[in-house]
Amino acid sequence: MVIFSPPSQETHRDWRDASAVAPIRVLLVDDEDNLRSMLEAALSHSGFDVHPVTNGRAALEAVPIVQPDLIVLDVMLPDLDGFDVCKRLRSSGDRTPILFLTARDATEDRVHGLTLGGDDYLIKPFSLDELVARITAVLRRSGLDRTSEDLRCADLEMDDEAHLVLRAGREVQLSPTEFNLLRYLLVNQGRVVSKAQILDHVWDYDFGGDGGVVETYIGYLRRKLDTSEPHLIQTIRGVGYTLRVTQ
Amino acid sequence: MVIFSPPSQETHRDWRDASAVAPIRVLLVDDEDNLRSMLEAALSHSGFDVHPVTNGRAALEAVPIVQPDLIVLDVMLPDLDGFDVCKRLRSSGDRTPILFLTARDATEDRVHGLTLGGDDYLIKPFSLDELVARITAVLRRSGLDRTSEDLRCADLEMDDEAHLVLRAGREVQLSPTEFNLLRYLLVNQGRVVSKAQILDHVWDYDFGGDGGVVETYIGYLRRKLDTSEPHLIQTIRGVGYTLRVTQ
DNA sequence: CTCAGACGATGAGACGTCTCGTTGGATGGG
DNA sequence: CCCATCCAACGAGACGTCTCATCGTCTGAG
Repeated sequence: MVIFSPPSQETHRDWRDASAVAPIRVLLVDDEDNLRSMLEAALSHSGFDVHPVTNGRAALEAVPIVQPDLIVLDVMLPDLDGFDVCKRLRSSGDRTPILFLTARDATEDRVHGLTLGGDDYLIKPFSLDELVARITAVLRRSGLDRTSEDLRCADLEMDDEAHLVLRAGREVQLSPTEFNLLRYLLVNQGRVVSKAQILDHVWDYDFGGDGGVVETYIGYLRRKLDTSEPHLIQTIRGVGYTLRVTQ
Repeated sequence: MVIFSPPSQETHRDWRDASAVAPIRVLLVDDEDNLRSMLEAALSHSGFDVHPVTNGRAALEAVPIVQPDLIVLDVMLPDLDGFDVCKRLRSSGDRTPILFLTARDATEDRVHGLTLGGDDYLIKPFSLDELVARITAVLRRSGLDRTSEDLRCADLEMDDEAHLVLRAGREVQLSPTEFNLLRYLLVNQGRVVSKAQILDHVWDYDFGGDGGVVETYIGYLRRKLDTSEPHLIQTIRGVGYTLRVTQ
């Protein structure tokens, strides 16, 4: 989500222009059909060149052919598990950064130590925004980053890396969900986003609740950082929410 | 609606000329005969090259042949449901953007996650204008857009994405219905549209009421944004309404 | 010119929906 | 164990939508 510049008022620059110059290749390894096709859609829509495979052996074969810039690798696989895939790659001299996907259970401890090599992991279920943010972070550490421009709107600033939010120069403390919601609004500032869109991007992909949560969290954000004029978070009744300065 | 340039005062350029250059192919999948033929008529009149089929299996067969730029896909189908069709397409590597049509009931939660890959959904019943607007939005996100020129008439401007309307530079707050009505008038500016046409395009396709609502909403629009000279919303008695600058 | 009938503008009101705050309970981390 | 966080449930109130009734205006026939 953070990979493309927020559209400005006058020039709606298309992020595809930038990614078309140097499309980043991602090898996606996951055996769950639903999740894989969802991730494939989300990532390719975010400008990545996605190559999906369904098991560890296919992944090992694909790496030298695809030559991905990054591998998104589910730990639980039918044949080799994710760590085996990683081990074999590393021992063959491959240094491609890996983002592991893991369930919140026993294997969780085994991922510790991974972040040392620039790799990272994500616990299922996660939100799509979170995935893209992690991918961007991994790529940045590998030097493949497209400069993460800092998000801002009027006197509201967000530093993603430092997880810091400033309103009129004063720091505002946000919970993780609040932070993700604000980031999504900032990325899409000037555009109206529906509650369904917000749920899809900010909440975990298997979240079952309805749009009521979104209203609650919009409320939290307003109370924490939209108390002073001008009010940035606008409600478009019957349509959704948007972040913009009122005229 | 937004896909073709609004006809200017002097040259009433026919939108079919433009769409003939690169007709956008739409695969329309719906088993309800009435709705399907209504949508087919509306979409082809809007300049799309429509290919209608009545079930999921036919849709899967048609995709490689028709090679549509977009699929309008009813979720409720006699054989495979819309999500199955989507899943099979995606796992076969097809990335054609999809606009789902779904009823406001049980299946509603299952659309969760759809807005991620640039896909979208529309809850039945909807208005034809809404459908075309969503199609345009999906195409824009997929990069197939013909530049969405912003709608304007004299000092009246509309930004569809931001759901923003300016009159003489000042922001005007419109409800969803008011906004849709104004968009329809703007798209057809310089042309007289009857109350029946307005009902057909702006209100849901199963709306039962009469033209009285249109008069009411024209009134709302006039009060909100046509208070100053020149008056843009003209009444043509016995015929309908039109948006134009009086000379 | 007058009048009747058709058409349109406008306001009040009923009804449903959306929004937003609060509360309390569930969950997971320290 | 306690605490922060997160989410569901609820109610009050605001807003949006539609119908209805009234009043004004235009038109054409006699």
